[in-house]
Order: sequence, then C-alpha cells, then structure tokens
Amino acid sequence: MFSIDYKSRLPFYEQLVENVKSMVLSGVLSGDDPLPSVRQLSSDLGINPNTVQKAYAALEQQGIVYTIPGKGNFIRPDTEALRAEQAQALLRQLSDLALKLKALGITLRQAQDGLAAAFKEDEG
Amino acid sequence: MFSIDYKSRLPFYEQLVENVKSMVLSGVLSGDDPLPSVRQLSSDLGINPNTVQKAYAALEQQGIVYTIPGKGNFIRPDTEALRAEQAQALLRQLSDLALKLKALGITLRQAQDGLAAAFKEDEG
Amino acid sequence: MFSIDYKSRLPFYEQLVENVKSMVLSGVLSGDDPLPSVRQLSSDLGINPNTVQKAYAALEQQGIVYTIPGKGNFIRPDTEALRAEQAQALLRQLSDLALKLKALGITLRQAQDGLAAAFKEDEG
Amino acid sequence: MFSIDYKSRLPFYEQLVENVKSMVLSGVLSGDDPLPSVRQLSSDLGINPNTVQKAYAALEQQGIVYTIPGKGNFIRPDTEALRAEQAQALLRQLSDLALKLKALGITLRQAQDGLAAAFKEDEG
DNA sequence: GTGGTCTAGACCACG
DNA sequence: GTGGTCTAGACCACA
Repeated sequence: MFSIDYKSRLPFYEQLVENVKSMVLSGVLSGDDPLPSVRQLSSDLGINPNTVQKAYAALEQQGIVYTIPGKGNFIRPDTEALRAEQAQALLRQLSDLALKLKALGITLRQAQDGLAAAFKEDEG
Repeated sequence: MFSIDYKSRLPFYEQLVENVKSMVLSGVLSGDDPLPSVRQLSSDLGINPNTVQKAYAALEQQGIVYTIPGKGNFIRPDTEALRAEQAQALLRQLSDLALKLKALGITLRQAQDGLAAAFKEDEG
Repeated sequence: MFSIDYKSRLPFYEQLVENVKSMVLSGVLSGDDPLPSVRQLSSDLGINPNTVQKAYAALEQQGIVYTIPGKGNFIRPDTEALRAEQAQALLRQLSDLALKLKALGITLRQAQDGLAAAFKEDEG
Repeated sequence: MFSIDYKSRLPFYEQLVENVKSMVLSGVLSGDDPLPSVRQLSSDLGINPNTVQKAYAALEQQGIVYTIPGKGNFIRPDTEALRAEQAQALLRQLSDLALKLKALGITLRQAQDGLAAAFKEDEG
C-alpha cells in the first residue's frame, strides 16, 4: 500500500501524500479510517519520522486527513469533494494535452485510440 | 520570443529550454538557425550568463542545438526527432491520464468526448 | 450533561473542566453539589479514570471544586468568584479584539453595532 | 518587527506566522515585499532555520506569501483578501463573545463601553 | 548566497 | 503508545 521510490526526484513526503490521495480516490481508504502511526510508517519504510509527519501535515492542510494529537491520523469523511476536484483537474489536464497533441499533428482519432488502449490495458 | 517569468518556480534555464523547444516545434526556429549569443541573451533578459550557458548546454545535450565554438549555437536540422520525441512523451502522458480517469470512474466515452471538445474548441 | 467530543483537539480533561465550568455558570450546578465519582464518570464516558481525575484536580486547583477524601468532589459555594473571573477574562478578550478590529480599519461604531446585533439576536 | 516570546506556549513557528500576518494587516509589509531570508531570520532570533522555514511554509500554504526557491520569500500582492477574511473572523469572534458576555449578565452598554475604552486607549 | 529535503535525536503533552 | 515542536547538522539545486 504505502511505498516509496528512493530514486525518484519527488520528495519522500510528497510521494506519501500521493500514496494516500490515490488510496482515498480508489476507495482503499475512506471516512474515518486510521492511517498508520507516524512512528510505525516511518519504521516500515525505513525513513525518518519527521518526513512522515511532514506528509501527514500536508494532507491535513489539504483537507484530506484530520489529526487528533495523541490519537492518530484519520481520513476525512467528506471524500466526495476530493473526487470532484480531482476529476476536474484531470479533465483540465486532458484539454491541455489535447492542444499539444493537435499542435504536433496528431489527429483526434489517434489520441482517442491512445486513450482506449490505456483504458483496456488496465483491465488485465 | 525569449521571455522569463521571474516569479515562476521553474528554474530560469529550464524556462529557456522550453522557450527554444516550443519555438522549434512551432516552426519559429528551424534547421541551422542561430540562437542569440550567450552574452546577448543574458544581457537582454537581465540574468546571469551562466544561466543562459546552462540552458544552451542542456539543449545541446538533448540534441536540439549544436555548438560551434567561437561561432555560436544553432538549431539542429533534424527537427523531426524532436517532434517524435515530444509526441511520444505526450502519448505517455495520455496513458497516465487514462488510468487516473478510469480509477475515478470516468468512462472511456466521457474521456474521448473531452478530447474531442478540446480539439474542436481550438478551431475557433 | 457531561459530554466529550472525541474528535476535538481539546484534551478530554480540558473538555471536562469546561463542562463543569459552564454548568456552574449556567446554574445547573451550584454550591456543595456533588460531582459524579471518578469511576462513575469515567465508565459513563468510556474514558480513562486518570483523565477524569486530572480534570477534577484541575478544577480543584482552580478553586471551583473541593474534594473530601473518601466522600467525593463538590462544587465550591462561592460561585461568585468564578463569575467574576470569567467576566474579567471575557472583557480582556474584548479589549484584544478591539485592538485588532481597529487595526483593520473597523470603526468603533461598527464594532458596537456588531455587539448589539449579537445581543439582540440571542433574544429570539 | 520580528519577535519571539520564548516563554509562550505558542510554538515559535506559529508566533512567526502571526508576526507576519499582523505586519501585513497593518501595512508594514505589502505586495512583493521580501521577507528576511530563512538563515538571516533564524540567526537574528537565535532559533533553528528549520523552525523559520516551517513558518514560511505555513504562510505560503495560507496564501500570504510566495516562495521562489533560491531567491527568497515575498508577500503576495493580493493582500485585500486577507484583510476581508480577517475582518470576518474577528466579527464572528465578536458575536461569540457577545453571547458569553450576555450569559454572564454583562449588559450591552457595559460591553460597548469596554470596546470604546480599548479603542481609545490605543490612541496613546 | 537562496530555499528544500532529510536524518538523528531530544523533550513535551496527552491517554 | 500517540502526535507536535525544536535543534543540529548534512546535502542538493539554483543564481
């Protein structure tokens, strides 16, 4: 579930943020589910507790997690807002991509086929 | 043509690289066209010559520019390679997007329609 | 009467202290009224007896409660002191607010009107 | 301008956040003004650079400051939103206070007089 | 010089 | 046991 790519240039703590976000978006984590404790996760991943804490703090600031000091970190119940926001962001990225693809002479047909291929490949 | 956003988080030299790349892709610059000299461009933009130098070095390393010591920097004639590389990168991004869209419950049809809309909107 | 918000960032024991204080101020509890026993209350609320104990100790230290070992905990008769102390604290907060409001360019008139509105709204 | 109360239970970094916010609200700092560098301020205050950085990160996250890595931290130009938000928050606090004051038997007149006194005292 | 990340290790309050 | 804060000190990219 939680994993870190030590070679990535993305900071560890941002990787963790993405980890949690995608778990929430895919339904693996949902309302009031507890996250691993800072110490637990840091020892599991072999990284410093401060780094995990930074990730959790960022998640709380983004409204995805709530923290109760002395108790732990939990997923916010109102996950729906995140889904909507994320969907909007992705569709915006799709539009941006479309323009660049077109500028490069790639046809709508080719782009749509590319999408379809990726959708289907995910089936396996 | 060349412009820098001083408030951007993107390093100056990367902004310059993007500048050149997009000018090549849009046809503003093409085979064997000369780039401004390091001193010229750095003074125009009010930035450190080292920064321009770094951008040109990156462009050369990426095969977009060639340098003739004592003469200057020039666009490679084989612009097609850049186009292909760029197209590949964009299609990879498209695949990534597809997976995320699917995970969020957006259908292939909806995504393809989004693409089509962006393609057409660009017409106007 | 006694209630705890498990999601609050306020420590349980402080929530209990506030519970008792507000009950005294509103007259629900008054001179020599007994508080629930530590064991009783802790089991009612499903929290650790140490936590209730800590709350009662804080209340005693603040002069709101007195303890008779072996008998229990009771509200002090001199409720007036608490009222006065509370009033002083609130007026201090009012002064602090006044300075901030002023710094923001809000006039005395506007602030006083805001106060009046809140006073009246409470009527209904 | 920047100061820390070492005895306060408020974390250093939050004190710094409040410092900057109040300087912005009072007009001491405004659009695009630079903040002291992390290292500079930390050495001035005799605290750890990480602590200052945490404060600056919080300010950026709150939309009060923007950071350009390698260049420094600067006040956002659109300060007006902060003023409005702050004003709203203060007026809400004022309403809350009003209710508590009333519950304690303090009259509207007394409260308004308290406000007036604080407003005037600030003149000197 | 600037900010950004990470580690190691300490101490605190709370339960 | 939990999270929160702070320190000291290291290394990186960028200008």
